Amino acid sequence: MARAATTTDAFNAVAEPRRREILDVLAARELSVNDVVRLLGLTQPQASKHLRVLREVGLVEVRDAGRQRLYRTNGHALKPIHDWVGRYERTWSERFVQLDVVLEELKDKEENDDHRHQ
Amino acid sequence: MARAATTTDAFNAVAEPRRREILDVLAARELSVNDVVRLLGLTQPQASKHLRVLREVGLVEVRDAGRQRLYRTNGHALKPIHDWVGRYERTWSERFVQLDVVLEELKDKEENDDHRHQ
DNA sequence: TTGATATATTCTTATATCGGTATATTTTAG
DNA sequence: CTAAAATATACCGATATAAGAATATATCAA
Repeated sequence: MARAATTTDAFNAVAEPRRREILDVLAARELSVNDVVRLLGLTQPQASKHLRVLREVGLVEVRDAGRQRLYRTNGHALKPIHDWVGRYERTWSERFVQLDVVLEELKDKEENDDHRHQ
Repeated sequence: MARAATTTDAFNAVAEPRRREILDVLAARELSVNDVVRLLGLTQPQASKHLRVLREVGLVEVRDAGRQRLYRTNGHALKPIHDWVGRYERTWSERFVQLDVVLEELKDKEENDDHRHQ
């Protein structure tokens, strides 16, 4: 069996660098397919196909405007990725190191208080 | 041309659900290959091969222990993903909405202060 | 040394994927 | 109505992939 279909989840959809680029330019503002083509130097079918994948996993939304189709990023669909990766944030984030220090201090303080009350 | 090699970056490595599972069990504690096999119901070669991919992008680290090899997650390698996805956090996070409110209030307050001082 | 245990690698096979080219579909303009 | 513009789709070829089975490698135990 080969890799799972990219059309099934956001993790696979954003594994492709071009699709991340597309999301980035569409995050700033709504763009037509040809705008994306020009901005990123893609061929038109390339853009349409990547946009289709992104649409199928909910990462972009479309709006018809005459003979154009205007796409925009739906960042909300990235939340599952953020949530999963966020569980590992402790590993690198200085904030969590600070938090650990504070929690440790609080714990020590409580222990001292308990001791005094005995 | 086909998809870029999974061995080249973290985005592709975690696109595979099994590999995310492996990272999750290895995040709690160091495990041997066979521990992973048993915990996740994989075949042994499956585990070894996924672990190799994860190792090549720096998502896990290994330590020799006799005839076992003990793996553990290196969450730090997920930071690029967190950083990229984090740019979209504003889209869904209530925290940012609150932050915007606070910043707006501060701004108003400063303007009033300036006005008083003139 | 020999056998058993733990892990890694090789080879095969089926399939998904991506880019490219050509074409279909829809909508607007003249 | 016809042509052009904008987009989507179909088809093809090349390749990366993932699973499975068999095998290689390394280490420990008797």
